[in-house]
Amino acid sequence: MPFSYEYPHPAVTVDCVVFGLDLAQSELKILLIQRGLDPFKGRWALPGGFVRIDERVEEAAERELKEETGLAKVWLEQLYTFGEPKRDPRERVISVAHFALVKMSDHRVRAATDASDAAWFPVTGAPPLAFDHKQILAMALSRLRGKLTYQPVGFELLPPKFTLTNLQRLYELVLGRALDKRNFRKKALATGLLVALEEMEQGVSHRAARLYRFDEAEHRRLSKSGYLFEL
Amino acid sequence: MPFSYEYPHPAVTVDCVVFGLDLAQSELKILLIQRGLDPFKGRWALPGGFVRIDERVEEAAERELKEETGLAKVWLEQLYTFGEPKRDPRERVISVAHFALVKMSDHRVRAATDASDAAWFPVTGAPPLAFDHKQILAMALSRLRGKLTYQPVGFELLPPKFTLTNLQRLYELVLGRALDKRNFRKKALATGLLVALEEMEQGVSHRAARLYRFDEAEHRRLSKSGYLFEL
DNA sequence: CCAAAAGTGTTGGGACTACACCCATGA
DNA sequence: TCATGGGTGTAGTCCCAACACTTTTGG
Repeated sequence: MPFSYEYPHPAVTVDCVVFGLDLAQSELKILLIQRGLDPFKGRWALPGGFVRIDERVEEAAERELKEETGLAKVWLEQLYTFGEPKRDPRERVISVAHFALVKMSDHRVRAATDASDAAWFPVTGAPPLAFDHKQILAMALSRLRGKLTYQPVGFELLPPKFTLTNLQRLYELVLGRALDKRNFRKKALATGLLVALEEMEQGVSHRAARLYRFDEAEHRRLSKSGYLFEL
Repeated sequence: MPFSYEYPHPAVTVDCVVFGLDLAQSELKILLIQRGLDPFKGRWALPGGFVRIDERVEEAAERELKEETGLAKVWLEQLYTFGEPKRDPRERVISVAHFALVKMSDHRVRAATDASDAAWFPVTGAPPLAFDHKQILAMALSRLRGKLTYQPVGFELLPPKFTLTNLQRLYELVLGRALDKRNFRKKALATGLLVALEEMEQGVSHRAARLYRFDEAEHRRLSKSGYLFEL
């Protein structure tokens, strides 16, 4: 392995596919920002930017998310690294894509008020994207689908208190097919990761549903003793 | 997103975790190279090197594998990107790790004769590794484990013609536990991806086993109509 | 009392696990 | 003839899918 100063270095960026769940509209959404500069000026794109020279990659993703969308402390994971030589017309840019899951209930105000250059779009029905971001989105979506069934990540998208129907709707939206209500409830409760609260859903014009929360502590406990989540 | 020339760029490398199956010794192995230069001179490390400025990342991985170990046309997939700021003492280096599966039967000579600076080691019982390669290896192994059961990648490690016992041994080695012979055979044959050959195993001092091959074409056909492999 | 969603059990079939003996071959 | 691994079937259990009606609430 030769010493590297001999070679020109590519730029390294991070991009984030940020998923949010809109229960009111029964839609899975992604957060996009509108580019103010060329290339692709005016186009919508995934939030992201350059990795600083002394910054961890994950850190860069978190920082860019904060700077461009106001989001902080969201669930974030590395997705894949995209490095086609011509993906950015300016210079060689290698981008480490991440995907993030946010509770839209917590962050609704931010993204809605600052709508001039950051906005939520339905996953199906997003505008044309800059660079190879369409491809990145596609991979993020397929990863989310895969992940949902064998890891309890869906809760990152739900509000802290949710109904079983909310949970089911989430799974249906992401997986893209209808699920049987009774079977779904049985399986969900059988995970032992849901805690029934005293509280009931408010302000609906029909029978109110029980609220549940995700049992974070129990999940950590079970993870250590190597069990398998599945839904 | 500011224009990038403002910022210093990190170096970008690829590293490859190359797995091989040694049926003779019933061991899963990885291919390591011995470093000729500092840092970590004399230490064993994953094959890898710098991504050239106009080269695709996958290409770089393939090229380095070829240059350092003589391997070509192996199954290769991106694993994860490692970018801790201090992982290389010289400068900031971000490494896109890959993992590769090779049929040791095809490549046995290469790695064995050129043993001065490339050699196979048992996965458990490898020497201390340079950089953060231990961590990369750990992730590759866990990915391989996960992948094996729901994608037919194991065949990339087996010779073109293999016995069911070979296949079972592979699964046992990777998963780290014994499997029931009758159940394993039933499931393996039920996938419909194995073709029984006329040929029998040769040169064993007991009843000769039937040889099978993996049905590549059938697998492609089934993949398109969205089925799920599982073993 | 009507509309809307919440909530709840059973049954049949398919898949998985556990398990032990005979067979073919070469030395 | 012996040692070594190859090869085979069944029974019990568990899990999953399919399926429809009653309850609660607000309007």
